[in-house]
Amino acid sequence: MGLTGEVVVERPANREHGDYASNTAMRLARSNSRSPRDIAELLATALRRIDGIKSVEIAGPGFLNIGLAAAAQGALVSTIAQRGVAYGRTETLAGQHINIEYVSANPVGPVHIGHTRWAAVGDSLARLMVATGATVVREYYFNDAGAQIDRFAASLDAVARGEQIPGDGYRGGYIADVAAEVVQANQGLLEEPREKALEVFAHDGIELMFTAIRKSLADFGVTFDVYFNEREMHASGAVEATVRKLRDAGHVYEADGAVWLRTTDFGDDKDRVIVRSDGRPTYFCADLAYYVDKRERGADKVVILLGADHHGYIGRMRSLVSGLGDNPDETLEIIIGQLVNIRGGKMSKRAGNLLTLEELVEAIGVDAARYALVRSSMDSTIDLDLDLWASQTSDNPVFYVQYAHARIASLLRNAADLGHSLPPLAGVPLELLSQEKESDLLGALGEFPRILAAAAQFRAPHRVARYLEALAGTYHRFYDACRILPRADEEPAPEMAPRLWLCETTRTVLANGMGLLGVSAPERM
RNA sequence: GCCCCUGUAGCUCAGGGGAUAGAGCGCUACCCUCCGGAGGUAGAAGCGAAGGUUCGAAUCCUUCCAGGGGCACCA
Repeated sequence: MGLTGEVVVERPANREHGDYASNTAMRLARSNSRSPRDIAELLATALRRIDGIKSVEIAGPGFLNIGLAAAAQGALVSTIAQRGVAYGRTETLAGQHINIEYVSANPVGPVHIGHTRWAAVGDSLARLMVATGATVVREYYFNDAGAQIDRFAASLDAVARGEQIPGDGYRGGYIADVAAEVVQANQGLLEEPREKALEVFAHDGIELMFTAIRKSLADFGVTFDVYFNEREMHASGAVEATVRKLRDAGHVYEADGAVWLRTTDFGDDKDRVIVRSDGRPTYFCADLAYYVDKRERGADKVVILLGADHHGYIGRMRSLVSGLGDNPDETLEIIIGQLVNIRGGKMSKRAGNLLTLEELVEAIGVDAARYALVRSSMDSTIDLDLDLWASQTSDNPVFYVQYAHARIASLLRNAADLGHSLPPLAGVPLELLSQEKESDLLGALGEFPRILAAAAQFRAPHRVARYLEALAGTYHRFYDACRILPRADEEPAPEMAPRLWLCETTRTVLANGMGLLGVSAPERM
């Protein structure tokens, strides 16, 4: 037709606008300098010739409203049934090698609520990226040396000796537990010189802490492909090598005894120190080397999830990437997410009473915790109402979704008990799925692959949760309008088999979606 | 002072340029001949403010107001 431009087809909000609708004619009008109505006429004529399209109407300024034949709609059931757990997967991110880093809590304390959000979101995002065809490495970066660790060891040491914890130390309740365990495992430790004791506290304390962290995360359904230790990178000379590379590129200068990176050349608001005046590299310097390492390991996109309190990190990091000769728009993606509040109280790692991952799970369970943390846009601060998420009522969104799944599972069990197990799909008259609520449900199921693709592309796993809530609602409305199993003294209706299959495919989509969020899909509740 | 995020129904939040702005909870009135009522139907109720771009703006731009988070030779 001689037209160029992007084509967008979507489910219209209003059923009167057909099964699918497109604004293509309006989008194309400007670039092709023809009127929207003319283009719409051309497209409509072509579309009407396609098998399975029942009607094409032009509405308003140039919308195309497309109606599908019942058989074409029902065919979706076959598609979903055949693809099963793979339904929804696409290749939209195929070919991309993504390294995604999240949580990265140092082993000086338990995983707190802020980290927990990134555990839930990062894990779901990684699953989405895999489901859309990307090659993904999930990564956890940690440091077990340095000032933070010294304070940790000093805190353990002080508690073990019954002394007061230093002002800049850690004072959570776990400190006493860890200290006791270290002392238990090292008889006579407190009689050793303090230097020696601190070393043991640091080494053993970190090991205990990190084991506990990994267990908490694993119980939460979150594991990583790589646990990356910063210290090893210093030891291998990778940090020095990166400094040399930047120096050779002319981005480095010395002032006040320290080595500075001229990040202002790349838009940062001030230059940054990479080697302190005492000769020790800064954390930022290690981050440079770490980025290089990820790239050398094959990542063409380095994704990092961070809390809002780290947003100042973006400018620095982008400057660095530019200094190394990469284009940060292409290879670096720092996702900043907002923080989590529990009933108004805010979390601080140094403060004694913080809510940990384990405490959260204990209060509301893994499913509710993961769902609650992944259901909101990362740009939104979450105010977590523990009472709501602990409740077993439909106030609780995760229950609403899980209930729909359990209800279907129950229905299919009942059907089997009545001798109506799912029949082979080949002989099922799927074209009978032509009622409004059936059509609505089919339309919703058909959207799933697009939802996943968009959620992965926009790094927005919450879209999956919102979709599942909408799908659960659509199913309940179908269920309310369409009787499936025969009543006591009735024969099965011809619609029974296709409806059973419609239920089964809905169950599949709900389960696939919940799987991407790390939430269980219960057979009964 | 500068930077980032947010402001949508009474509450918690969706809505990444399209048609009459949605969901859950809460409220009001219904559906118990209903396979899981942990469900469904109907109703009241909303884009912080002002400009601008566009055929079309909750969405993009500017300013202002309000809330949150940052601005280290800490991590």
